[in-house]
Amino acid sequence: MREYSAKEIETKWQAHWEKIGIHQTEEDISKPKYYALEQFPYPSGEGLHMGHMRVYSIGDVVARFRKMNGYRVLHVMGADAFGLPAENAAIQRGVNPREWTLKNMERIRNEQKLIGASYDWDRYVGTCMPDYYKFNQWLFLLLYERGLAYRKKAFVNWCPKCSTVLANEQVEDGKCWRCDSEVTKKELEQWFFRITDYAERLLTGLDRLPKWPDKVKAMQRNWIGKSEGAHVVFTIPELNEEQVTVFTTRPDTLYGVTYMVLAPEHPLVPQLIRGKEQEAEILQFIEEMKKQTEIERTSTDAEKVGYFTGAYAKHPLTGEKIPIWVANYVLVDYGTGAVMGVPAHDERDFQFAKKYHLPIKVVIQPNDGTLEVESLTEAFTEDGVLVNSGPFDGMPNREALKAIANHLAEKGQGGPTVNYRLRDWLISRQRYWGTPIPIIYCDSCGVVPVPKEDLPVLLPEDVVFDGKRNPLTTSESFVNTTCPNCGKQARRETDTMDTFVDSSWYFLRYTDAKNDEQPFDREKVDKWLPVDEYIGGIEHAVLHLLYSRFFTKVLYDAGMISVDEPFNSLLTQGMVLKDGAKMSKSKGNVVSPLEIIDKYGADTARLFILFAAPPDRDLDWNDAGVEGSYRFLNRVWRLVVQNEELFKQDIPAGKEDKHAKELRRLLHQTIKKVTHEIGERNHFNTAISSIMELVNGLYSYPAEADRRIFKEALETLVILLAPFVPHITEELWSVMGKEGSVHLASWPSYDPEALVQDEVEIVVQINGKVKEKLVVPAQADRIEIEKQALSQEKIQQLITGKTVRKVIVVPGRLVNIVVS
RNA sequence: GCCGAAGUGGCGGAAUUGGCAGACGCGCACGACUCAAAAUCGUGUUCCCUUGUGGAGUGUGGGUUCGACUCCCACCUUCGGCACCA
Repeated sequence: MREYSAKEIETKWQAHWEKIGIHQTEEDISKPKYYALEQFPYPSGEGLHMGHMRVYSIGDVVARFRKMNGYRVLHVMGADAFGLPAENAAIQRGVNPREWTLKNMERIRNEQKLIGASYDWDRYVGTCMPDYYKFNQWLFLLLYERGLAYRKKAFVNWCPKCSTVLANEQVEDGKCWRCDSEVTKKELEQWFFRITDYAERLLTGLDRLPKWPDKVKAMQRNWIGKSEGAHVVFTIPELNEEQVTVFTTRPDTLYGVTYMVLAPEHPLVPQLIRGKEQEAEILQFIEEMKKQTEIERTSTDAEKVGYFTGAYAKHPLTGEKIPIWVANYVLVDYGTGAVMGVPAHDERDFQFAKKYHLPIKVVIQPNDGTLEVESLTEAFTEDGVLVNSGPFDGMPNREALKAIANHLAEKGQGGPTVNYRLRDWLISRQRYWGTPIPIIYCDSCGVVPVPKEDLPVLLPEDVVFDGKRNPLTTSESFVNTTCPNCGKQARRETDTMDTFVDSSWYFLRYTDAKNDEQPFDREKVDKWLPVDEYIGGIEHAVLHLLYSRFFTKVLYDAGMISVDEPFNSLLTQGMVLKDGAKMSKSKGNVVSPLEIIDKYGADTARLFILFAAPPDRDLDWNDAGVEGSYRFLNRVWRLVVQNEELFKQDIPAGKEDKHAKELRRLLHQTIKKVTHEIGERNHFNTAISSIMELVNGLYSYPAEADRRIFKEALETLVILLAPFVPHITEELWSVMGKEGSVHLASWPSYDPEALVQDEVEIVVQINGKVKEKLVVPAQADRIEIEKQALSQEKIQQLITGKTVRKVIVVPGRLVNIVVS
């Protein structure tokens, strides 16, 4: 008998599939569409790792399953090819970033092919290619035209190690997301995308995504950070009635304000302290604050430090003199960078007021008691009724929230407002290996966008990588240009775009990957969007997934696409662990997919990964488990090969005996289960386990029983397994003498009739404990079942001398006899 | 502190609508085959005990119900995210 030789089979079929173009995208629009997408990889120098193997295995099952179910499927791959490592390799080893990247792309593509996934490689997209980044620039200009790309001077996150700025989303815990260095603040003039314009839509859009994990939606909601409240305008008499606006979520406590605090970076601070005795002290404090890292500055247990500026504001409603302070706990980039201090009703303000002996004024009384300022040990932040609040006295505070905000609006002193934590997306990067921002600076005309017909602005080759400056600034041929407006000498913008721009629309490009005129054709993109299943890591919950949603909404507004949410369903796959820890070089617990493929074949690797855990859970790599998967495939192999003779003949319909009937039932049960688990639940592990049960059933099927159903079951088995293990099933398909590819076979449907049983086992419980089992005809009614259950000898013994209070009968399942 | 997810055998995990807890796989034990081993095939495998018509059991404690891994209340633990956010 022929042995199962994974390597031989896999090589053979991969070559064959490529030759016949089996994975080319089907454009037949009479079929329903299905867009299965896995996050494309960054082509690092490391090649493929187990995490990649896992996403691609999942995505391939989804794509193949849909194709066999009659969908036209878009399943594609690309490379997220711009990024820092290429440039660092240039600095450290003097290699050309483009060549380095292209080599890695080639390598990872070859490794991806070994997995046997059904990608249409004709639509491959590499973001570092001019024909792709040209449209990054095109889209930048689109955003610019729409007022969504702008330049401003701001305190931005600076990573000293990467020597570039970072977006807020790319700072995790005060550290650079890529290199873990502590991020500092720098005041620079940079390009931003106005994602805050879309804050509300990005938030409400989440409600229309029922097939996204709650976790991811919660993280995005959290990040957007909507909070409803009011602006309150205070005036400063000594500064010629200059206004300071504060943001508060508690306008109901406005009468309890006893001081005001500005962030150290607040633009009014220098004017407020000018000439005051504390000026020098406060200036020094501000300098200290600027030097602090994000972590030091924002950690919860940092001591609250503040200074009185010597200046006063005027309360908008009472006209009281409110002392103005400067303190570290107020952040310049949240709200208005200024807060009102209500120590009686805010925990932070309370602590600050205690420390600096500021007055405390109670303006809300609890419904069930009275607060005395003298005995207050903490702020009262619950609901209650207003006191000491002029015309609002006696009003429940919930009502007062609105009433006072509206009152402010009427007086022109502020009013209701909504604040978001989300900041605009800083996209400038002071690095070479990215998309050049298509902007020219002209002394006469100012900021001039590069005309679309002049795109792409190509990355120059004559640059110096010394790790000291942005390499683009060293290219004379790049920097020096002429103004598209007036033709005079001008300079190019030397910053490149954040690589997250590249990945914010690549899924649209796949639908029309070779379009030279525009990013994509509307008709083509509408044929495929939205992505039906998007599979990737949770690490992009806020970054890539938020940016992509933003881009999609902008393009929708621009009339370029018909959907405003890109990903209908999101599957976040868990990590691949080894011995309970993330695989890493430093821990020495890395298992390479290539080693496993080499030893057992891609089919075994895929099967193990899909079987060991549901896709959204972490997966602990287990060598013995891999052996088990390999063993299973061998079992399947032998089952078919040993019965090869069956397929060389027509088997006459025999009489269907008990075994045959049982096998038919098992087969159809398996079809039903596998179809449901893949199609409705993405639970590949349970789909596989039910296929294993079918195989066990086939092994115990008696040799003398009906061969016809046995043969049918073998054929169906191979089809059911095809999405998981494409190579071995294709080989077995040909062993069975089938024409064409198993991957073009139709997915089987189950016959409900076959599932019907003549007899069913019923559990008999007494007070909920199983005491006996009995077999009854499937169509037996309640009365019949109850009668039978009660007549069982064992049951009779157990209920003798007791009172039967009640008998519950669930046909097809159980009888519960309640006795006392 | 706020938000989210998860706690089930020695291990990975299953139980779709409230109805036999532990499917399937790993590991382990025993048996068959073999001179022997590997491979393969078969049997068993939640725990406890006084070993049987026995008891307990899905993080803990309560509750609803004839019946709870599943629903409700209160907690504990672990993981993830956010956090001096006004």
